[in-house]
Amino acid sequence: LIESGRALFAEHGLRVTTHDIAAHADVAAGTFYNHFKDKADLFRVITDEAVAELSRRLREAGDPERGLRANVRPVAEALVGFAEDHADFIHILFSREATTATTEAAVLDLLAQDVRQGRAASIERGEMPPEIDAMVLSQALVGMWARVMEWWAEDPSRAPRETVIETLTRIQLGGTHPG
Amino acid sequence: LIESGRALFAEHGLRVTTHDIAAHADVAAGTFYNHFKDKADLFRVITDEAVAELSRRLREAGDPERGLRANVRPVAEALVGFAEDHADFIHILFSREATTATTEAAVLDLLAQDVRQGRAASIERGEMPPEIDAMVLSQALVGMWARVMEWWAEDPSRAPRETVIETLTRIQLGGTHPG
Amino acid sequence: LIESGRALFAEHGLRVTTHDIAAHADVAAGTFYNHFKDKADLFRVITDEAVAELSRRLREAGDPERGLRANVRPVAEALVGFAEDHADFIHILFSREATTATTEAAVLDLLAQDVRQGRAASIERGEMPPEIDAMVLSQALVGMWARVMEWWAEDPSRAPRETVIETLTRIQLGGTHPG
Amino acid sequence: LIESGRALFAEHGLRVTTHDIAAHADVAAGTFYNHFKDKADLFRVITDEAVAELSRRLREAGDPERGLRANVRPVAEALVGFAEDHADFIHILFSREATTATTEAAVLDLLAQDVRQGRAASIERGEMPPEIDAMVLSQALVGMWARVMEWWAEDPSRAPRETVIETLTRIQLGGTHPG
DNA sequence: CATGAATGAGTCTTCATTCAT
DNA sequence: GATGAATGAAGACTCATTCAT
Repeated sequence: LIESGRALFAEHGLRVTTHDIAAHADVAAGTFYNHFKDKADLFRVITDEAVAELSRRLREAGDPERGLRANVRPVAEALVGFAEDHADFIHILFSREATTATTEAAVLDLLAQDVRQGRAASIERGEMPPEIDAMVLSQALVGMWARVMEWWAEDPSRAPRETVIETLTRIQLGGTHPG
Repeated sequence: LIESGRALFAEHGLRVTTHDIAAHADVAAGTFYNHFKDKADLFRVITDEAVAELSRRLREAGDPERGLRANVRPVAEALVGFAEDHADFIHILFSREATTATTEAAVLDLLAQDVRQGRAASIERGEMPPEIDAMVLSQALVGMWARVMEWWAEDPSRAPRETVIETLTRIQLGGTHPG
Repeated sequence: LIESGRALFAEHGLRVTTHDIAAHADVAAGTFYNHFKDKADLFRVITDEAVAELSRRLREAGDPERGLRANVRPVAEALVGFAEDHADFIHILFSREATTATTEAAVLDLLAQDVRQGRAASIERGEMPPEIDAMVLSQALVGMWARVMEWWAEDPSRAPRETVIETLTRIQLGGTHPG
Repeated sequence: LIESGRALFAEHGLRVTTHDIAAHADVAAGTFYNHFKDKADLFRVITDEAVAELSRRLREAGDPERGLRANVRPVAEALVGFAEDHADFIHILFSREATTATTEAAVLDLLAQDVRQGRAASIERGEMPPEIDAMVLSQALVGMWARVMEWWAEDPSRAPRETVIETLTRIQLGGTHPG
């Protein structure tokens, strides 16, 4: 129930007061602390849930059997699907609040796993030029995904679902300035 | 002088107290309000300065005469240079504090201008496939740039300067999963 | 059962929470109030028990038939024995928590009864000089006893049992600075 | 000014609210924290002051040149004088609040210094029988003094000044049950 | 009788902002 | 302009107590 106060975190970040969350859930201020040790505690619970859900979707989307490039579109579709179903989570996951250090790392690792895993194979097959650094690449990918998802989740009427997927896919396969 | 309290915003975001800023600048707490209406006021001043500086560098880096693709590397170099010289600014510009709405838009517009301007020409010349949406593209670009710059500015020893530039360039020209 | 939460009062005074006491007794928080009206109520119950026990021991130790001086050592022995068997009580009885006003008086009366009772006889027999005020004397005695007992009960290895008794006895019979 | 909120500590111990102290001193709640880091901070300041003052008086009262017994009455007079002038301090010094551990030790050491110092000489001269343990003795003395002072400071009309001094002196020189 | 979630008043502490000097 | 003490509205968290089950 109180977890529905996730809406508040999504909108205002960690700045929401415990009183507001409690009020929003129609319980007294003290009740909050019967369920969560801390404001940070609730935040962590919500965050963990979000990470788990996103993780699940990504796992389902990627198929190691397929080549790296073949996975690009399914992953993009998974991300857009996630943004559609859990707009709240998007804001929470990619916000940069003080305590998120751990989460941030978790999310990044999650998103970048596909990249890192694929890299070994790619280098072997000479698919990925060594000039592309794995660390920089994963930062770039996560930044790209996070921003687009946030932007789109904020107001999905900004672009058709398909356009977002298509653009993300093409960027990854051919670059932002394809030649 | 007080603006040197920019260091504090960079490190702690809007959470720094006016007292801390004043102390850091070796003036009394009240003096702050002789120069700035608000804490937000100072933040805006600093932010505007950062936007202006970044804007200047990007303008110098991009040459409309050259083709779009030819501008990719110079722009990447400009960004990395900016991150080198103004690590403070990076954190301030791309943090997502409540009041930054306006700034955020400004920064995005700034970074995306190159994309948008080029798009007209590109379409004309058939360089950019219409499946790539301009709005999604600019969000993706900004997200990518912002995250990589933040990540690198935090600790430049994470990757050699050249590697960052090279990777950013290649991603834009050929994608993250080049075929 | 819950009264075993006496250990908590002994260690932390009235600051222990009703929840802690209930938890320590392996019952639910609400159960506390099925047995006691108040936190103060439980405290009073425990306190009364302690007073009764101390009272019993002192009554057994003192023998009106003997002279006042002859009772000094038995009383000291009784006190030390009490401290040995009920270290918990010592802290509770002589702590100065807000609500203890009543208890405090009871304890003092208890300890001082021997003094007061004896005084009549003493004056008659000219044993006690009138310059020694009965009220001041009983305060002094209780203060002395209470502190020594608390100090010793906290860690009985601080001095051998016999030494405590002997010193207390000698002080009462001959003063702290005997001539 | 706020230190006049010493009266509150004396009456209610550490349980007084910072708001109450501030209100009592006719300042706003926040002002408290411009002068003291903590509630504990103020308590410590007051406590240190009290210890220093008591220490000063005891030093002036005792004269090492005189014999131990000759110092008993002057010390008693000093204590009573202190209780007269600083009734507030008495309650604070001898209360057993959680944080007072350090103070408690300081006070005890202070009061017991006379005992300990004298003991060496006494044993040498065979004045004090070895059956009287120095540790137990100092606890007893401090307990006696503290309680009598507290009791009398609470309401000095309970006994004439002279009676308190006389009784304390006689107890120390000849015991509570003189023979 | 037991339970334990809910309550909400109360407490400490912080901090943006003001203003008399 | 500079100062820095004062302000007081919040906010996080605690805990004695109640009450429906």
